[in-house]
Amino acid sequence: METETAMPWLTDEEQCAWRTHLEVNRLLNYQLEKDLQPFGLTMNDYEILVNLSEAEDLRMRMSDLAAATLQSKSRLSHQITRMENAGLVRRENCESDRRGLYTVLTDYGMETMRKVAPHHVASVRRHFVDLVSPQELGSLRQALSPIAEHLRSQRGKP
Amino acid sequence: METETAMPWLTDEEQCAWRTHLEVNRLLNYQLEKDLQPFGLTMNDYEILVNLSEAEDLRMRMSDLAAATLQSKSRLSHQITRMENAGLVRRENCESDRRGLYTVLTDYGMETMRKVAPHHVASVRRHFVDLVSPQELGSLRQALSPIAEHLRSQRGKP
DNA sequence: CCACATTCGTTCACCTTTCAACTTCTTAGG
DNA sequence: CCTAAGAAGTTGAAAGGTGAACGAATGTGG
Repeated sequence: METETAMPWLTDEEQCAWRTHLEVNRLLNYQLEKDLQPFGLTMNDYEILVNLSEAEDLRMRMSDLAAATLQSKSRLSHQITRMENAGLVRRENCESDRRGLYTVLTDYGMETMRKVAPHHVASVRRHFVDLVSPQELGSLRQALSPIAEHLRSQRGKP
Repeated sequence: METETAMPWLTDEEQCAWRTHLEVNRLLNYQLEKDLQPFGLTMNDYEILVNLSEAEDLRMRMSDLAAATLQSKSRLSHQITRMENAGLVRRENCESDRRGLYTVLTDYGMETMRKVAPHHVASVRRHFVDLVSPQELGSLRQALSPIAEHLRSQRGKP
């Protein structure tokens, strides 16, 4: 059925790599999400907690957080509202720019983070990191890095 | 801030590989989705078209399609309704099992597929395949395969 | 200074996904 | 047979995501 007419098509090798990549992504998201569920968090929640916990003063501007987590401002706004209702974060006004807001990690958010992180990391190990050798993990990173870089530079173009 | 207490944590190498993987996924989905947009298709649409176009008689049972695309039956049902309204597929009764339905690729769906596929493939090349050497692509597949296998086997457990 | 464009974050309307309930049909056990 | 268990798909309500429009604040060039 497949013909080797020209550039546009993928070789079997390429197609296999590509489909595997797609599949791993989807299944991995599914699994990590599931492992986080008992703690009442989504990956999205978790990622925001990570970002805040690593940020200076445990706070970040909305825009920066949106950029860091690659979401639209709108989506982040909803997300933060939910997390605020859950008590994980709180909004705080920014004095230097009165349009701006900080999202601040609450004590409860921090505590949650500390409690959940080990489980999440274990999950990442179980379903990803520990399934490949350190060399393979190195190759993986090496292969993906230029792609990441390319995609970052593509962000928000035509 | 990081301490090297025990197993649970990730080394810098591991963390870097992991975060890169996450980032590539997200940006790649974003980019491919965007490249498909001018044709009025989502990745989800496209994947269903691919599955159907590769299937015997250009048709698949709902359940099989749901399994193949890793979505819930409910989600697929809504999805197919939308695609049916767009004229890309049609539902057809299954004679051997009167509970069952086939999703069938329409002529218009096939035509759309033929028109769009080259662009999508080009997009995959531009943002993924062509950014790494064949060797690296090989390593990538090799690293991801065991993970895919593991995740497949984990599907729908506790 | 003062318009004007821009940035920040929210909101609204609309679309997609999820989850549980439900109908219909099939299959297996007694 | 007949009933109970289960599978195939759909449905509807609630939750989550998207994109455009908006108000408020800031920055900028004349």
